[in-house]
Amino acid sequence: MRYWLFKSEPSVWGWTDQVARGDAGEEWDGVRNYQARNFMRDMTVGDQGFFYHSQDEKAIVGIVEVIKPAHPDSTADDPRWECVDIKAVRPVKTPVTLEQIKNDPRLSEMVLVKNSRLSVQPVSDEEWNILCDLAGVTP
DNA sequence: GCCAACGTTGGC
DNA sequence: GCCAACGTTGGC
Repeated sequence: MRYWLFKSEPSVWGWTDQVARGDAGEEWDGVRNYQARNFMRDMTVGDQGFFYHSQDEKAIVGIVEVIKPAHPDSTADDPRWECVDIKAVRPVKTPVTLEQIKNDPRLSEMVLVKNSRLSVQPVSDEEWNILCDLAGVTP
């Protein structure tokens, strides 16, 4: 099982939207970046990820699970774009802010810090555990 | 609202 | 295959 981080602008698709879909989940569509797409191709059902709000909030707000492997993005005209489906698992107890992450030397290698523009990214087991701890949830 | 960083496109 | 131009993203 691997861990990931999904970034979204809350004004477009936020945690509350994700929760509203319940166990049916939703396509993580709209990704038009090869790196992000390739990470989604690497995902398997049952993988977990953080749900991150960009823009004003800049914080990890929830935990999601991959419920469908990569398939063509229904919103793309071009079949090369694929996406997975994810569902909300639970909210975090305490959102972990980008500032916190940047200030934590243990998290300095995170893609979120190194390549802030990548919208789907891997999270190492170690980082997952640290972040779960900061978020007040059990991994 | 600005700008830096990055990815993509297209001309050569 | 290189690189300049351009568009987009996201943090500040």
